[in-house]
Amino acid sequence: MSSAESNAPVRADEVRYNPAEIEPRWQARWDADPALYRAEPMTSPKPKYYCLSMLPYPSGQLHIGHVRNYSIGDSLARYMRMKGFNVLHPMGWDAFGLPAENAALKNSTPPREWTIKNIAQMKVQMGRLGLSFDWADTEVATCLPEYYRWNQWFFLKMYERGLAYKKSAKLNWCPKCATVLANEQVVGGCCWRHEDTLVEQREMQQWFLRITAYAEELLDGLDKLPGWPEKVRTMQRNWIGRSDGTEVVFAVEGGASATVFTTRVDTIFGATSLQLAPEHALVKQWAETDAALAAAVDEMVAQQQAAKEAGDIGNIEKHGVFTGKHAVNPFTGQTVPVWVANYILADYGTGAIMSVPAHDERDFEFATKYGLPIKRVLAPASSGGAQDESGDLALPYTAEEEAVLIDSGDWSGEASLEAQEKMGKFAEEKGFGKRTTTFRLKDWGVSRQRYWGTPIPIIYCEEHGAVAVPESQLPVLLPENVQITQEGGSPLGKVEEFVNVVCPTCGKPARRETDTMDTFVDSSWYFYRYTDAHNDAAPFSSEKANYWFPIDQYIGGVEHAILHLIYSRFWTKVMRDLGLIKNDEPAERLFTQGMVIKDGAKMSKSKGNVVSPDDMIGRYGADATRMYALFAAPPDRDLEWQEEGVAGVSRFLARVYRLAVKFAPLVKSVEKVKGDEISPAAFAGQTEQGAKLLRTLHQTIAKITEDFAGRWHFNTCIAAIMILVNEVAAAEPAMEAGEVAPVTVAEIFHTLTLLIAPFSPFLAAELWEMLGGHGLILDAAWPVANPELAKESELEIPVQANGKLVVVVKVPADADEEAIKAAALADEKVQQRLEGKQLVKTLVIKGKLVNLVVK
RNA sequence: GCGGUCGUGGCGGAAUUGGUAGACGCGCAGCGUUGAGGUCGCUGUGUCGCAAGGCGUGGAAGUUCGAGUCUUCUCGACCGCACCA
Repeated sequence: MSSAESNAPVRADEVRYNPAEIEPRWQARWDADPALYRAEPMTSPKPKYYCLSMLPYPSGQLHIGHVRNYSIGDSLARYMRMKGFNVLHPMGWDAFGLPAENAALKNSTPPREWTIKNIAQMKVQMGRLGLSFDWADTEVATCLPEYYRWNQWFFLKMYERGLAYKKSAKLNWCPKCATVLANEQVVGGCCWRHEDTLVEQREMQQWFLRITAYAEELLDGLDKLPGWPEKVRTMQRNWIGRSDGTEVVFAVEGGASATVFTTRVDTIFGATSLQLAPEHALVKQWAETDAALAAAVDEMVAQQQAAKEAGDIGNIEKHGVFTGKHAVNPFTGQTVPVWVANYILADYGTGAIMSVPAHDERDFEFATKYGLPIKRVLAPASSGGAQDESGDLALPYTAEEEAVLIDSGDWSGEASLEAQEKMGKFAEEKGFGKRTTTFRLKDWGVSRQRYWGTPIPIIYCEEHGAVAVPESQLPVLLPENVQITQEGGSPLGKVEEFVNVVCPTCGKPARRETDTMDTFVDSSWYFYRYTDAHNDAAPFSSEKANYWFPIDQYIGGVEHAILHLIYSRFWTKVMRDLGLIKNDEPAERLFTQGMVIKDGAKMSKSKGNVVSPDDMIGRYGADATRMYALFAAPPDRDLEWQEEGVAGVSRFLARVYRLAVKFAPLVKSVEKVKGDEISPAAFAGQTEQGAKLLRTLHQTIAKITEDFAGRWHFNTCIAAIMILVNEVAAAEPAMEAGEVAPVTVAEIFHTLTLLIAPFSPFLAAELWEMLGGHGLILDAAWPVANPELAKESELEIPVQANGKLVVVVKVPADADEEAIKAAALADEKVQQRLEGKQLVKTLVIKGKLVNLVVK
């Protein structure tokens, strides 16, 4: 096919679209210019646009989900650039993490070497896809000291401010990872990386980041993110799990007290017992001298554990045991028994509740099982709050909006919601309680007992305890040549020269922290580093970050809705409070693309339904692969990968190529065009065919431009381009015969090339040059739809009878209602339909349709 | 259980505000081109029917001149959360 480039006359039927020849040729030209995709400096008069796709883990192989993600992002970046924006389109590598260690175990390659090699491979794949990333200025690999030293720096800043702290806690432990997991990394009781591996609980000393300090702001901020999918916002809301209620202190016999948390303090007169979590401090204390209680408690802890591991804690059979103790309800002065129950969670609220069987489902179930009294203290407002309500009201009665207190002393007759407020205040005044807010969100445990991560910059001194590594000593370098094992305990602990240091405070021998940071630390702020990736004096320049932030569009998988996206928001708020940035939120708009599935299932090696991007590119080219990824479904939905579909897109591109080759000489002969705007006057006096082509062309421009503005239904954009090309192909004989003005032919091919440029950059570049376009198509201006040229001269008006279609009539575009009505009634079929019937009403929707109401 | 998303041809999917349901592509069928092949071209393709004409957006009802679209109920699929007090 290389002879197609020669000067010999080319017979149209000999020209073949050959992406295997076109794409590498253009890639080589693009690779030769590292500044090609560089953003302009902050002084640029253009408005900025930060287009960000989530960075991949360098597994060594791009998968088809990446192709989809980056096809969306790259099309957007190219489009925005053509629209005249100063576009930042960076890429990097989330390069720390366990797979590198596993690979090291398997084929004794050091994690660093393995990772660097994978990065190189994936970069080649991205290059083949023609992705317009600004590698030279932005590329970040989180496993390099130039990056992770700033993780350490941030950690120290947080430590200074009390946002990083160490405590002993029960933590999620994945036996396969041989490390601790954050709550966010436990999925259905299993490890997020090992879906079949149950997470165990271990008591350990761990570093935590105080994300709960921002719980309220993280929650409230969600309302200010209209550009984020509702689904993600809902998931985050649930995850943060705010719950407003009241803490009430019950005095317990023996001089102790137990604080309960309740959202329904209005039902406190119905509390017939106190229920403590098995791990509650009081229970532990009592168990020391009560062997029977201790045994019962141990059993309950085991049950909770087992249920949690089975991912079935919601359905655990409720068990409890009476402690023999009693407590005093401060509202009633009455004494209630104190129980321990396995359905009370130690780590939520205060680990203690008041049990109100009449108005809580769980309490009801429990009280019924153990024969505890059930006392009603609420009635539906409709019953007037009568004290002697007939009693046939089904219990538990949990409504609060319609409910009125009964049998509740001075509070009887109050509406539930008001009572909650007033009783909370009352408790506060009397000093036995207060209104509080509880969050489900827990602090973020960031210690990992792994090698391939950021060393935590802390030194333990016998005299001074945990001492921060001085900033001047950063980075704490991750040592090379470390023996990786899958046994428990940090691999770094075995590296003497790493562990043994001197205390920065007193200079005496001390030990380094041997845990590394969760890799989600790396990805919590990487997009800031992109703006100033080579800065060795600071994580980034505030000036640059403030220019580029917030991210205008963030694109990635919905699987990060909780983990990465909540940590990133947290990190942004911390950085703002450190004075580094001004924005409160990292990204203005978030787009979560759907999964790519094959044969109805998620791709996985075990199912053998994995599609290889290299294979697709090799067979159909990068343009066809990318375009198919956008064409097969709207980007937010799951996409079923069908190879025949890629072939279809490839056929389409081949048709475009063949037509362009054929008409290139004609297009080039039109001196005026070459990417300049042509005045609409130049198109006056068209043949009907020419006018029709121009009309479709400008309708297509309008459609795609509109879609890029927010709807993002690229599947219909590409469909629209196909319609246009089908029409051009149908007009081929007419164009050959000179029945379409050359200026129109030129306009069509130039514009068509611009329209496909965001989606299939290789072919667009090839055609742009072939057609004599000025400069790089990358920098060409996006076409502007001309409404005059897009306007239909004739409208097709459906005529309905009682809402059912009878016929479609053609009317001039400017026909008024009367004219449309007349045309409809004049139609033969309509007349037939009306025969013998009475026309009750005629509805004419201008430019849309006619509906005849007939009896 | 709670929250969310979604049910349209043989398949992926169109129909943005209620206004011609099935665009575009795949697949399939027929014809053509080619020495042959198909990542080629053309034509057809919701369904019943020879046709005229019916019927059709998971199901039922409602609002409306008109409903895939709005409302209520219901069935199903997928995703997230789940003794959260």
